[in-house]
Parts: sequence; structure tokens; C-alpha cells
Amino acid sequence: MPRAVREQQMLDAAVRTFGQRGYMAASMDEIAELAGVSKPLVYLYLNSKEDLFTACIRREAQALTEAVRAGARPGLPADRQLWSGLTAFFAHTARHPDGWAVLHLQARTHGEVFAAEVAAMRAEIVAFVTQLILAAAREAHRDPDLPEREVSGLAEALVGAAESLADWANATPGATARQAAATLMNFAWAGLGNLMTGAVWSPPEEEGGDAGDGDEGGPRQAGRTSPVR
Amino acid sequence: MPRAVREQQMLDAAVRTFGQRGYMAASMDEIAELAGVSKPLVYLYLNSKEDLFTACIRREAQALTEAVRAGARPGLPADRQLWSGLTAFFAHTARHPDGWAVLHLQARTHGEVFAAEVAAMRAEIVAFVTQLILAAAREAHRDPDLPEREVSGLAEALVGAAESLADWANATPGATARQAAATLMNFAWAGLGNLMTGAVWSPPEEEGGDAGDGDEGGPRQAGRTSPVR
Amino acid sequence: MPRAVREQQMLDAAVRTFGQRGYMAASMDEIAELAGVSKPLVYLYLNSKEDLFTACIRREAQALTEAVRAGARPGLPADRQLWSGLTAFFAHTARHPDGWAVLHLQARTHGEVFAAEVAAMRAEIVAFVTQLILAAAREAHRDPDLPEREVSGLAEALVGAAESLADWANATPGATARQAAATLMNFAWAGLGNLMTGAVWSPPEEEGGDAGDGDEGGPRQAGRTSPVR
Amino acid sequence: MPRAVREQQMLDAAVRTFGQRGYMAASMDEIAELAGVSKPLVYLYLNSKEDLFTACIRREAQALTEAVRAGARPGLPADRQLWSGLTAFFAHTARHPDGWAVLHLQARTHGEVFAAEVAAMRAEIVAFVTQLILAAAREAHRDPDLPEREVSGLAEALVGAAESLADWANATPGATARQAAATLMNFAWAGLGNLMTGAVWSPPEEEGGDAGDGDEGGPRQAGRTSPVR
DNA sequence: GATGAATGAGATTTCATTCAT
DNA sequence: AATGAATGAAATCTCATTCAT
Repeated sequence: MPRAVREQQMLDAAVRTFGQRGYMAASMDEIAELAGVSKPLVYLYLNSKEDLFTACIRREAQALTEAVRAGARPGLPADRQLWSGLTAFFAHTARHPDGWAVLHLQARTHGEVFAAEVAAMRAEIVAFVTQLILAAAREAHRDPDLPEREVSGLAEALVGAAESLADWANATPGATARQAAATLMNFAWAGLGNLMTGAVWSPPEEEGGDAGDGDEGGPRQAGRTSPVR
Repeated sequence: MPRAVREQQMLDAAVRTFGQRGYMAASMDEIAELAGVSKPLVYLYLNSKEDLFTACIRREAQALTEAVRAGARPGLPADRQLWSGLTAFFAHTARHPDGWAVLHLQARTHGEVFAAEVAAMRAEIVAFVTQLILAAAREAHRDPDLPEREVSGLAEALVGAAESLADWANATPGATARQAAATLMNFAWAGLGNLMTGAVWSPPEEEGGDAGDGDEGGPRQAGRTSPVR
Repeated sequence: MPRAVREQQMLDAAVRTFGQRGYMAASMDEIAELAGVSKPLVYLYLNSKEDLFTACIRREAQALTEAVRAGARPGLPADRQLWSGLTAFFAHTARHPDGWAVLHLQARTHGEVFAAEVAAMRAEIVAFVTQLILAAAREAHRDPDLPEREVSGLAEALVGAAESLADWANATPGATARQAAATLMNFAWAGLGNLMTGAVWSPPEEEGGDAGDGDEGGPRQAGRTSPVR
Repeated sequence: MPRAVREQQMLDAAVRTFGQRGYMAASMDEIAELAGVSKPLVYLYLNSKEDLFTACIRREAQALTEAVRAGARPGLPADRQLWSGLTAFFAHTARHPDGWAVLHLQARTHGEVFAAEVAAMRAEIVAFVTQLILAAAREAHRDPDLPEREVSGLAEALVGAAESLADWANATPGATARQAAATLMNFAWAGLGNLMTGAVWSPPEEEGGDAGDGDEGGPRQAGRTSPVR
């Protein structure tokens, strides 16, 4: 059996095992057995547990970003791109729950090296989303000079919400990618639109610090604008 | 030294160790040493590594929910409650990064048993947020009969975004709880408001399923309503 | 059982196993079993196979040098000191064949770190022998300004011969420490004496280089002085 | 490529690897790679690691003995034969440090089987030296009936000193074969000469055995004859 | 109440060795 | 004649866990 094929089998087995058991609880024995090969062969091809895990992360990260990019077709309006990108994202994470667990849970929990690997992927996606937001602003003929920090924070929040919803969709039987995407669009799109119109929600003024855990008390005066309307 | 105090010291040490090393990489030796007691005493008080971890999760989960509940004062309008609850949440996670790592990263990564423990806490918070959304709808005199699934999905997304922003804030030097909360309010509040007015973002109609990875192709026709505009 | 005692038992077992099987072929399992303890305990007390081996080397090296120093009593004339030092050396190596194997065979064969450990001991002994040679020269009222390089080379050769004879004595049933020491004294002492009188054996003059393996052919002209006489 | 050539390449690689890494630390992988062939071929030609090592020992042993024999030309007087034999020995060990390491260090350290192989070579050399000593005695018209045990002990010591000096010369930059040989001749020849004249160094009389480590105490009265004086 | 001493079980990793071609 | 592909067996080391005191 050719080497490349075997290697993919091993990665399949590894992703599944890492995703379900966790990085540390997964044993090379189990992975080898699931792949249908002997342990030494896994080491021969993939060097070490760390390298194997890294290979899993890379493969799954690439698969995910490619799925998202393939979903969001460049020609469409920004909101449609966002919509289809999100749908592709939820569809992919639903189809590859173990890969998603490897990326979202395992890689971030077991050492800086692995975390950096996913962080790179995430940064790429966040940048992509940031571009979409800016494009949307342009399309809406709004001021495209949105503050850098705001937009990147928003993109962070959007991606974070998406990640979280992916978990929720995976854990909720019957939840579809379209539902998850629609929920997120509803949740986020109007907020983004408002932001572009300058109709921001302003926090109440700071009040005197209180004791206790240090969590500040409730605000006294609101300065809200549009929300709830 | 009274038992209760010793036990808290152990939990302190355990949370710190679990949060920094991870559940599996944390050794009982290290925890005992950090707590300043002998290993058998840890076992005497807390039974096993699993039980110890569970105790950590429960303590931190309770501390977090209490911080959030204490932040969001019942008398205020819904958006203000949400604001102050979020601020309390971000302040707490910033103040207790190890506890937050235990809840958000470790507990979800190492077995169903632990994940269920956090899931319970999360469900409580999601329910709380759901109540706030419904209250906001009432306050706005809008139809309070929002579809159950929609609202719970929104609350999920909101909580997910909050969790993600908490990580981001912990990793970004200079980021404050207020900033994180403001970002999230801006991001989400208008969307929630729109939702209540019935101005939802509707996904384009489904088209014929394609093959490949199963990620559906981009929508062709939009049916969007209000957003951006 | 107190820790110090257990530790010596482990070192005993380790020296025996390393001496008989060799450093690499000796397994920690075997050592632990021979010591009558579990493997983790060996690691708890002695850290690693390398550290355990180093501890063996140090203990045996110290025992050997102490035996030699105790044998060669300071007050005696130099030749008597050499004699009794040699006797003590052979007696010790005969009594502790595994320790001797560890020092002479194993430590020098398995890595610079270990080799350096014995090299230090050996240097100490060579220095001691060098002092004896110089003392002998003084006692004989001969010129004490023997060339440094000569004397150290001689001490090297003497120690080397002693080491080799120790192996031979260990492998030859019936050989005693006194016999080995006497052989070496006869072999070496007169040569040393001659050297001090300046009656050196001079090599024949160099001749033209020959080919082949590069080992030079036999000398053509002798320039010998006293030997065979 | 003819089999015999390939085999020699393998042995070259093996000697180098065994000499530098040690028998156990040397891997068949490394040897095969260094020899430029595949591992199965090594097994096809040389059967097993043990057999390969044995073949190395035999080849190097034969090369060394041949070099020594070729160096010591039969027609010369005994001391000249010894001198040139020693020079050839040191030249050979200096030229083939890995082979020497295999013979002197590795073979003696890894099992009786291999040790026996070198012991045979060594015995041959010792016998050769013994012949030289007896020849020297004859040439000196001294009593050729030297006690068997004495002479073989002396030859042992001489060979041992030579081996030790070979190590020293290999480790000392700038040391030449001639220097090493000269040192050894100076060291030993006079002693041998004295022995033949009957002027032996007699050990002091044995005294009452003491306890302790068993290393006998220093002698009280000397019975020495000629040395030094 | 508290601990020094000890271990069973299992982790990753390596290596000599052999098929099938 | 020669090798890519594969493995059984065993090595070092770690860790959660428990006695005996």
C-alpha cells in the first residue's frame, strides 16, 4: 500500500482519536490500532506524537479555511458572502466534528506551539471577515474609515460567536448549518449596520469603583441610542 | 488549621495548576506542593484527581455565575442589565484567568463528565440571557412570543461571543472589561432590536444541493430586508 | 526502611548489573528487581539511568582511590609506598570486580560524560604515582629534575599496566594481588631506576618512510645502552 | 558491484559506527546508510548485528596482529624486534582509531562472546611478546628457564601498558608512535633486563592479614635488592 | 490529622529483524 | 541482487494512588 494513502489513514485515525479522547488521553496505541497499522509505522511516518498532532491541526485547518473560502464567492455582495461563508463554515464543522474538536478545543489547550498553529488559521479568518465588513461599509456608501480597533474587535466577536454556535449546533440534534448561519446573521448584521451609521450603543458613564470581587456595579445612567428602538 | 481553609488552599493550587498546565499535564505532586501539603492529604480531602477537578469546576462556575448575577441588577432596564452583566463577566474572567481557563478550556476538553459540569453552568447563563432578551422585548412592547428556538440560538451566540471576547481580552494587554462589553453590546444589541421588530435577515432560498465536501454553494438570490441599509 | 540504606542497595544492584551486562544492556527493570524494589522507586531516588550510572561511577571511584591511598602509607620509602599502593589496588579490584568493570570498561565506553568522571579519578591516581616517582628520585639522591613529559608518560604507562594486570588477575584463577603487584614492580621499578640514572633506552634513528599500512619498518641501527646488559 | 567489495564497505561503515557510537548505540540503520546500501542487504550478507560485530572484530584483530608481526622483523635482536613491533602497534592504532576502539573498548564491554574474540588476539600477541622475552634472555646468555608464570605476567603487563599508551596517544594531539614506543621501552626494558639477571624486586614479607576492606596493610620490612640504587 | 515510603499500570519511543516484490 | 514497507518486543520514564505509622 502506497505511503501517501497510509499516511492519510493515520491522520484520519489520529484526528478522530484526538478529537474524541483529547490530545493527552489519546494513546499512540489506540491511534495505530484505529488506523489498522502497527505503532512503529506511525512513528516512521509521522515522527512523534507532537508532530502527528501538528499534522492533524494543519490538515484540518487547511480543510476548514478552504471550505470557508470556497463557500464565500468573491462576486457577491458582502452580506451574501458572509452568509455563504458562515453556512460553509457550519456545514464543515458539522461534517467534521472531530476535526473541529481538534482545532477548537484540543489545539488551544495543549501548549503554545499548537495554539499558535490554530491562531494563525483564526487570524486568517478574522482578516477575511474584517475585509467583508469593510466591503459592506463601502457597498453601503458609508464612511469606510471605521476605526481599526472597532472593526477587528467586531470580527473577533463574530468569529467567536460562530465558533461557539458551531459547538452548539454539533451538540444540538436537528440543528442545521443554515439555521446556525441565519441565527448569526440576524444577531450580527443589524449591529454591524448600525455601527456603520454611527448609531453606536454607548456604555453608561463610569461610576465610583466598588469593592467585592471588583466587578463593577450596575451603571446609573444610560446613554443608549437606537437599540430596542 | 481548619479543614475548610486547607481545602480552599488546595482548590486554589489546583485551579492554578489545571489552568496553566492543563488537566492531564497537571500532576497531583505539583498541586500538593503548590498547596503546601502532602499528597495523601489531598487525597484524604478530595478523593481523586477527577473529584478534585470537578470540585474546581464547581467552585469556579459558581463564582462566575454569582459574579454575573451580582453584576446584572434586577431593577434596571434590560439593556442595562445586559451591559452590566457583561461587564461583570469580563471583569471576572480577567481577574481569574486560571479559573476561566479551567471552565472554558480544560473542562470542555477532558471528558463528558467535566463538560457536562460546565454545560450546566452555561445553560444557566444562557437561560438568564434569554430572560433578558424576552424582558427587553416586553419593555419594547413588542411581541413577546419570539420563537423559542430563535431566542435560545441568539442567547447562545451572544454567550459564545462573550466567551470568545473574554479569551481575546485576556490575551490582549490593555484590553478592559468595559471595552469588551462595549464591543459586544454594539455588535449585538441592534441585531436583537431588529429581531424584535421583525426585521430579520432572511437567508436566500435554498438551491439544489451540490456534491463535494457538502458545503453548499453560495446563494443566488438574496431575500434580505433591513440590514446595512 | 530508611532511605539511605535503600539507596545503597540500589547502587549495589546497579554496579553489579552494569558491571556484568554493560551500561546499555542493563535494564532498569533488572536493577530494580535485583535491588528488591520497584522501578519507580529507583527513579524516585536516582532520577534517571544516566544519573544512576554516574552515581555508581562516583561511588566506585571514591572507594578505589580511598583504598589505594589507605594502602600507600605516607611514611614509607617511595618504592614501598608504590608496592603497597599497588597491592591495595589489586586487592580492591579483585574484591570488587563489578565496580572495576564499571570504572574501567563501562564508564569509558558510553559517552564523554561518564568517561570524564573516570578520567578525573585516573588523573588523580596518575598524579599520585608521579609524586611517588619524583620522591623516589629524591630519595635516590638523583637529579630530581626529570623531564615533566617523561615522568607523566611513565606514570601513564605504569597505571595502564596496572589496570591491564587487574583485568588479567581477575580473569586468572589463583592470581593474587601480591603476585600482580610483584610482577608490576619487577617490570617497572628497574626501568624507573635506570631512567633516573640517565641510562635511557634510545630508539634507533629514523629511516626512510615505507609504504604499506604506514607502520614503519624495523630500525637498522640500534642505539641501546644498558638493557639486557 | 562484486559481493566482496560491498561486504568490505559494510564492514568499514560498521567499524566506524561501532567505534564511535558503541556497540549498542550503533543502529543497523545508521550502518546501512553509511555503507550506502539498504538494510536488508546488510542482513543478507552479514546475518545479524552480532555476526556483523564479530566480523568487525575479526577483521580488525587480524589487521592489527598482521601489522605488529610485519613490524617486528624476525632477523633482528630481541630488543630491536620489540621496539619495532611496538612502533608498528602504535602506528596502527593511531591510524585506525575506530578499529582500535572496537577491539579495545567495545568488544570487551559487550558480552563474553565478543570478549573471547579479542582475548584470542591478545593471547596471540602476548605469546609473541613472551617469545621475544625468552629470545632476549637467550641472546643475553642468561638462564632461559624463567618461570612460566613470571614471564607471562610480564608480557601481560607490557601489553597492557602498550594498550593504555595507545589510548593515551590517540587522545593526545601531537603524540607520535615513536614517542609512545620509546616511553614504553624505557619503562620496561631495564626491568626485563634486571629480571633476567635475577635481580628481582622482592616484595616485603607478608604480615598478619588485617580486616577491613581486605586491602593489606603496608609492608614493614623491605627485602628489595637492586632497584633505584 | 498528616506523611514518608512505595508501587501497578501504562505512556512514548526505538530497534533488530523480516516479508513481498 | 536488492529494497520499500512493516512489525514484535522491549526500553526508559511518569503518575495516580495507597499503606504503615
